[in-house]
Amino acid sequence: MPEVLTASASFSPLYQQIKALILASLQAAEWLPGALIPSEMELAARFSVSQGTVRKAIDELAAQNLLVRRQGKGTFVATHNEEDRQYRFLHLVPDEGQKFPLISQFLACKKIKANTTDAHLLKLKAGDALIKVNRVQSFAGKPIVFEEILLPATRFKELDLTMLTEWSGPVYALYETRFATHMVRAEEKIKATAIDESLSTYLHLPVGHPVLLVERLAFTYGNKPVEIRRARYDTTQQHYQNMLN
Amino acid sequence: MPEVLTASASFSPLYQQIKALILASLQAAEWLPGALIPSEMELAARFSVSQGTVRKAIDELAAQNLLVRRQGKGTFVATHNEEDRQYRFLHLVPDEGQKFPLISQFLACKKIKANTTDAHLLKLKAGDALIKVNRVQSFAGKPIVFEEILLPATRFKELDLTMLTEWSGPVYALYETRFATHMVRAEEKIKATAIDESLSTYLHLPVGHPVLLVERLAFTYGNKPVEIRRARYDTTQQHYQNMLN
DNA sequence: CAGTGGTCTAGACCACACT
DNA sequence: GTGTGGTCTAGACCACTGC
Repeated sequence: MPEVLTASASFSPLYQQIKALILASLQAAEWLPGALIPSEMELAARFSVSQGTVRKAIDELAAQNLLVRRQGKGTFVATHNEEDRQYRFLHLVPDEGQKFPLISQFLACKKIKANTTDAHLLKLKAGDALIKVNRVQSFAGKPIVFEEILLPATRFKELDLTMLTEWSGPVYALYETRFATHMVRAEEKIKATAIDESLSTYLHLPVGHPVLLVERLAFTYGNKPVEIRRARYDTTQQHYQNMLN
Repeated sequence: MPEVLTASASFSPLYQQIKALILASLQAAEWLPGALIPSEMELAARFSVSQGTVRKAIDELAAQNLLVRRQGKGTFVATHNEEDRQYRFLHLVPDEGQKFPLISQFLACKKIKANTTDAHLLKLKAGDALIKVNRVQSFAGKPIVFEEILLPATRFKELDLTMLTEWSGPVYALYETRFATHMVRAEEKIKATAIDESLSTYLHLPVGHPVLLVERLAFTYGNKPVEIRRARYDTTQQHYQNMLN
């Protein structure tokens, strides 16, 4: 019987408690994204449970994409700094042909004050400082996506246009390496809207043309919301893809 | 060592083989949707493996929503004939307030011939007979969704407007009870489009108004595509919701 | 080779549902 | 109480990785 645990915890399966402990270590940045965590045997010893119990805890964390298991190597903290994980949150695919890489162009990065809606989404107070980033993503010269990104200024203080421009790779990888913030999950709300005048210029589409409005709220560890992203997708030759299970 | 299995199967983990066997029983309709399957102990005996191995197989099938475990009761075949599973594939939610029930009105149900696109999606030949169903779904008198549903006529032969009208409940539940066809998963492609004249009447929106076009391809057991659904969602006061993990 | 995760087993006990 | 799935353990062996 593992004393350390039974002492403090109210009843729940042992592996759930282990899961919570590992989660706490992730949240406390004890192991950074991409890093190797201790082996199942070591964790079992540390928590005074059997390997099978640790295994079940890790299984669930791996199923939630928080950990990645690699046979023969070990278990690693999930990261957005890897090939296969790059487009985990981007569901836009071309109607015909392969999934292509989009070229990013950052347009602006300013400090603004949060309105009530955005403050509420990010669990801040209205008027709190935010950083607003605008970018366009294109393929073969044709702009496809226009995005507005909103971030709490406290966490992303040093972010500026230079840093964004010099970064090659996904924005979520930048958040990880420069702001110790790993995105765990996101919620998206999708609508069809008509494009307005200012967006018309960016996306090279006539005013009133239908575009997909994708509002995303992204969360780090502990269900903490840290990014709002409002994007317009030109779905003339591509579409938003979703798998239902 | 389980002889029955090692004899025929090429190498793969035992629990994967068990999984395949259970899947085969599902596909062969040995156990119908909603039915209780044999207990883990019985299956373990039947396949000459340990309970733990059957358990792991069932775990994965439950994770894919093919089976449902109920502690103290047993394991059941997943079905669309149940409260919590009703809206498994409908991601439309109101911007404000609770998820509300939509009222279905079926407009038509005719036999047509498949064009090349639809034939290809359903893995049929161009010209093969399809059944085309049209319906509108409304809330508080306001039409929200217009759908066109395409089904292979062979599998859904007896389907007609009367059957649809008299059925209360999800269409996928009708497929199960009347056509022994359980929908396992689906793929959706989403675009923003302008509404045309005919749809304008159904959705009570001006011509050219942006709507969400949702094209769904739904599959039964064995990855067999059996339904195409092309829907238009009025996203003025509701949105398509998606969770990214 | 040693160390990692992956599979499989057997047995004990717990939590829950029905009767 | 009996039977179901759910948890936990301990130990054996396999498959993969890298030294």
